[in-house]
Amino acid sequence: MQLSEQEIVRREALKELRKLGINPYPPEMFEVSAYAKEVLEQFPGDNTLFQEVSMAGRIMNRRVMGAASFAEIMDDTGRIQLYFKRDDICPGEDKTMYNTVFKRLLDIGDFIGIKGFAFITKMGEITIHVTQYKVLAKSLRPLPIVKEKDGKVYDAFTDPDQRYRQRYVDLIVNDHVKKTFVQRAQIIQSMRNFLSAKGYLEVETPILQPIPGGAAARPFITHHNALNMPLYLRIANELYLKRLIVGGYEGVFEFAKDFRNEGMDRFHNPEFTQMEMYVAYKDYFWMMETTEQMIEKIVIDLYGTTKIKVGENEIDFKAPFKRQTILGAIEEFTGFNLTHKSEEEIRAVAKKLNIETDPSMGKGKLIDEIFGEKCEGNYIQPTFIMDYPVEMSPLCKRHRKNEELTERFELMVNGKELANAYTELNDPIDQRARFKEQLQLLEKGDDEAMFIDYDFLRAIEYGMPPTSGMGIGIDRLVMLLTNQPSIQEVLFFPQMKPEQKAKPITADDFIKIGVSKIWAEHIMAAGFASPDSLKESKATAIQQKLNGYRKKNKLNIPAIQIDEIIKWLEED
RNA sequence: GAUCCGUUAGCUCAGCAGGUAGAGCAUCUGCCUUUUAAGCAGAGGGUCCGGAGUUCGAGCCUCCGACGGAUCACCA
Repeated sequence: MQLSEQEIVRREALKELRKLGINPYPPEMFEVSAYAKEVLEQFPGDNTLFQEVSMAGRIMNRRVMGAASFAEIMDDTGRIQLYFKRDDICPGEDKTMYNTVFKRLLDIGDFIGIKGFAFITKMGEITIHVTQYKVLAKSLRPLPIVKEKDGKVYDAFTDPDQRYRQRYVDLIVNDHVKKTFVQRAQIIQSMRNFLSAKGYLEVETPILQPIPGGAAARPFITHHNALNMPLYLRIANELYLKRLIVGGYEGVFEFAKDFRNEGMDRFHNPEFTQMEMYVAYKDYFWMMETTEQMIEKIVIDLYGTTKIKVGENEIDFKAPFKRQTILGAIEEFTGFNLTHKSEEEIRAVAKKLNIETDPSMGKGKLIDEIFGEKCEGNYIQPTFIMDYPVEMSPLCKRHRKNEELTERFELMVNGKELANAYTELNDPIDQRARFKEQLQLLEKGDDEAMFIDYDFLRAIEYGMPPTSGMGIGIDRLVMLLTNQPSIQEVLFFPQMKPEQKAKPITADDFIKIGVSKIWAEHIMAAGFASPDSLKESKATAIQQKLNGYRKKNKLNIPAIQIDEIIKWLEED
């Protein structure tokens, strides 16, 4: 392993600590009696507090001034300044613990435990005067040094790639990142409390599913060896939760990790979290009220107000939210009324609006496209869009007043879909027919259409009470409520391309696939950057390129024959 | 997948008509007992993303590739 100078210095310090009889990674626990935040909050009010404290944390800053030093340690609650004075740390003749260990062998990034008392410096900063300290863990890599003065941050650690790949470093040096994830936990906690208080049961359902149902999305597929069958990572848990409603629970919910094998961008990660809930004897009007109350409560729990700033916009989550039908929305923003229109008529409208269509799109998908293109972005304040066409909602009950529509709503906030809910379809005959329609879409080429889950049909044939269900994207909710521009900022470990050290490709790599030595030396210069790029080319094209290169550079080697190239391409 | 932009010291970044690399912080050495982006004096540290080409000479120009970002496309 290639070590930088600073890493070598730290490893040397580690050895020296051991030589001095100090274990840089001691096994025993270190008793902590106070945290940075408590001291900073309480000491100014009562100077008798914290006169014998024991604290632990990571050294984040050091200012050595000869026989005295200031340092900052960071614990889970924040940072606090420490004051080290040589003759207090080392009352006797032996000054090693200060001169050698503290000043030379400890570094920014190391964990220490300290004992001491709180006081306030001449500069007015609350500080712990250290009387004893102990090395708890030595750090072997230098941290990025982020400094701050008057609210201005210097040398901030901001490169997204590094931050996501090494989130631990991001969390160490970027306080606001740590805070975002605390808020994420608070949001989930608040939601859980809301649902539990209503008496609904928090449940867990399979992530590995034989049939990936409950949503329209491409699944990840895997294989179970013992059963010798494919299994899918769930794209939704809806069909399982409804089985539980059939089973007799009145209300169930699950914070579920779902997996969708689709594109990645700042709104999509292959795995993401949704909360889905189902409650018996309710309809989607009730669910709208419940949803707006739940979100209003979460926002108040988090901020103490319903109004928050998201990007440029101020959003008010005060219930009730506005309501609008999807066809009404389309009419409002495009002027076209699609009520009772046929697939062909809608396709024609889409064309007029310059929306790309393809033959695999059914009526529902077309309407969805038009809405997504022309309307969705306009809904900044929380708005329920309701009454979707039946074709795009195969699990949703038909509208009580219009057979072509369903009792469905989506909640739009800040121009994005946040939640999705139905009066659930509990008519088993209709459900079977709707699955069949999906099958036809599948055959038409829509690779997101749903599979038929016969066991689910069997379940609701036993009878499912009228039920309303709702799913809400937790990651998107957290993005919204913490004002983060990308999903990667609210996931600790967003999916990334594997980190690979770009191993330089050399002539040897070509020799390995059978290229003769004389040609291996020239093949990269001739335009083939890697064995892979060679293998993707046609033998004749390779021959032309190589011989062209030979001629141009007047190489004193025989012209390459096509047979030899064919042999390279066959090698594995 | 497309287009544009980027990749230089541990971190943040500079660099020029193409002439063998700089700053601040961090690190190391010395000084300094209440400092705070501590200070002062000195030192070390780089396959300038990889490869090829043009050139007497490339961090800089050209081509190929890797990785990343932004925008768009795809996407409940």
